[in-house]
Amino acid sequence: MKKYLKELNEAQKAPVLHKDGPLMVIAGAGSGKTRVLTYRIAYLMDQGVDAFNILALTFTNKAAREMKKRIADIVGSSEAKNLWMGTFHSVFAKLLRFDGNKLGYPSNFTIYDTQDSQRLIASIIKEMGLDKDIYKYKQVQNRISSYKNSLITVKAYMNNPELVEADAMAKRPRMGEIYQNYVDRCFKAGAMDFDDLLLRTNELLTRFPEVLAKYQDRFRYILVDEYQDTNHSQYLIVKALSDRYQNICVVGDDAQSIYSFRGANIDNILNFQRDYDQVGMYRLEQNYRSTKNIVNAANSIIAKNKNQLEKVVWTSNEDGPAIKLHRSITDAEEGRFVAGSIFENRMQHQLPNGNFAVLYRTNSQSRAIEDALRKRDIPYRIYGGLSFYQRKEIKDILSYLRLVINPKDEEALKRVINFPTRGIGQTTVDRLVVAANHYGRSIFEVMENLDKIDLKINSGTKRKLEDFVTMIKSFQIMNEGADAFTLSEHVAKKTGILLEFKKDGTPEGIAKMENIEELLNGIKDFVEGQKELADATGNISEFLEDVALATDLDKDTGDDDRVALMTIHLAKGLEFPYVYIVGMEEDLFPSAMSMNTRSELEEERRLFYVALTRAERQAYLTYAQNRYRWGKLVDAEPSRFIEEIDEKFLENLTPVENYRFKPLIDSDIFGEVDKSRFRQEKPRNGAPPPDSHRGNLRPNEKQLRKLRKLKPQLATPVGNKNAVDPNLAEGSLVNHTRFGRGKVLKIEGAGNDKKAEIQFDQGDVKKLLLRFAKLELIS
DNA sequence: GATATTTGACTTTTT
DNA sequence: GTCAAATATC
Repeated sequence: MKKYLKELNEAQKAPVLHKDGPLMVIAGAGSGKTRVLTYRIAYLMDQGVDAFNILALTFTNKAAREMKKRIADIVGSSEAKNLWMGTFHSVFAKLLRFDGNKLGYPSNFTIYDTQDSQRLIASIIKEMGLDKDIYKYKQVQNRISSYKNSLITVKAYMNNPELVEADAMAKRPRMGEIYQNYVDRCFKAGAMDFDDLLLRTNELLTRFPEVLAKYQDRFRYILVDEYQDTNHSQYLIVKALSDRYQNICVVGDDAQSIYSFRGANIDNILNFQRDYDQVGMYRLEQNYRSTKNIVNAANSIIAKNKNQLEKVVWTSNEDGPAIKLHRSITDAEEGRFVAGSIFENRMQHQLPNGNFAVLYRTNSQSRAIEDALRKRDIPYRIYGGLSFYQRKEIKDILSYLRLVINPKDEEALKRVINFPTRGIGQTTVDRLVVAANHYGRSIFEVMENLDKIDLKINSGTKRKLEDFVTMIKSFQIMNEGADAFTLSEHVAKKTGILLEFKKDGTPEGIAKMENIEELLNGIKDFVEGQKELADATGNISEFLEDVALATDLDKDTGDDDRVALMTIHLAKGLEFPYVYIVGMEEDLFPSAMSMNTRSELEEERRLFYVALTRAERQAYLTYAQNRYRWGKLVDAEPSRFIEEIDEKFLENLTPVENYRFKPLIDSDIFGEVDKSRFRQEKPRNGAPPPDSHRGNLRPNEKQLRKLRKLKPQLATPVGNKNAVDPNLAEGSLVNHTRFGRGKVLKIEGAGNDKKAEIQFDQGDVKKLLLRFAKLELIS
């Protein structure tokens, strides 16, 4: 028996030892799903399966990297290196660079991000002379994306009267044409968007049986993590590749399916047993992560969903403290509560910042939390949102680099052709685009052949265009010999971007320059890292691929100790001892956009389930009664999800009876405020406030600020219950909930600042504030 | 064609 | 309250 198998319980061991043939593992939250996947791969390799024949698809590249490292520890790194492991997008991008030429794509194709796609769609809409208020580029992009995820090509769309009619009904009869133009333009630019990486893989495997056979034979064992979040396109790829050997292992949890908005189809997991013969079914139901309180509370929530696979998650962990519920007046105060609570918990339990996470439904909620943490000097890191690589100055540099690799890249070219300004204006670009479309060539090709084409461009502008082409070509020549860092640094200087921000001199300009420097440093690190890999060259194209497909979690350095701020979606798969779920309000969570159908609401509920099950020891739920949204202060009411948790798992830190507004409102500072806005209770789904209220929104916020100054913290302080035991003295033996048994060495301070220095049996000496430390006096 | 000023969209989640 | 795009003006 292999040593590592002893680290598994019986339920976990069964799927690891499962021989050939399809198997599905339904894994409850915190039940050791990653461990099963990791050990199964290691075990397969132990049994003589060649790493070259294993394909593992994970949800983030970070997860893949960590799993690979763990496997390397078990079977040796030289073998583990040969595993194909990564996200669907990165694995199949790699595959398409090998075989995409069969579909007419160059191996150096660009990957368009969402922003690139949207810009292209916006310009197509404009070129077609359509009304941009009816054809909103974001909606159009969304629609095209969902066609692609369902494998509906332009042709399939045109042949499907239902779809055509649906768009016609939505007053967008020319959707099909836009779709067609978009696909053509991407192809002509040598570019694939995110959805293409899957769609084109499908096309490749369907149209070229010999390619399919090659990869079927190569990937004899396929493992898919987070199977509940695969879309139709991904489903078909997995189905096709596993068709020959049927060695397919999928792992997932239907209760954690939260990506239907990007086409994830929960039926993939619900129907797995129908899709394959003789499926081995395994369930992991023991939770090792969280306390009983958290597990049971989460169960009580998810039980409200009708559509789910049967499964009972349980834990043998201790009960743990109740989930704490906190109400505040505004989102700013919510932030202050969270920051204060983190501060206190950190001190009380002597914890690092990395033990805390703040989770929210929308990225825009991070600001209030950030402000509060910054004021308390609590280091934090925001994941997601507008990522570093999406900032204007970074995308500008990256666009130049993209052009070097693939000069046909239209979106990159349009971005930088006149930045920094070099006298090539909108009119000129428009003419180039028209010419490019007319000749069926890329803009860059048109620019290379200006003298052969009759364009209404004057000679001065022509020379500027030629200069631009010459510059890009000089970069290309340099790229043949230089590594990514040398080239990027050269580009940043030579194009004048660095100078542009330098002479700008404003704080924003300086910040942008620093960002560019950070990018260059990042590229340098990347090059150093690549040099250690056998099959990598440190070329800029490798870096660009990395950037295009990196998730925000991927670039986590992990070496600094910070509080994590992220959306619940991003938190999937992670765990933290302390978790704050903020903005527990109707219309925010559940989101106003997702309450139209039962299934949408159920997905929001699953999202809440995911959020709560991230917590190991303690979960907090917070909500505000007023919140800034769209730059305005709006009323909010508590989320229905709060009521759905069984009361016995909750502790209300701000019960209504202790929460008195009236005396404050009646005081002079409020003048003629409409007091009805401060009522405690508001009927759900009540009529919207009359118009006269709207004008009052801003003044009220000013008054609320005054109120805050007068009474900064209405919340009851944490730790009231931990009254200091008067019998505690030097030499006492005590028990601590976290550190175990210990002996008091010294007592210092008085009152609220009374501290004890304790030698714990586990070895550490810690100084604890008695006001907070949960100490039990033994003798 | 470049620059300064104004408008307007945005806030559901992401590879 | 933020940002990029659209418009007005030189």
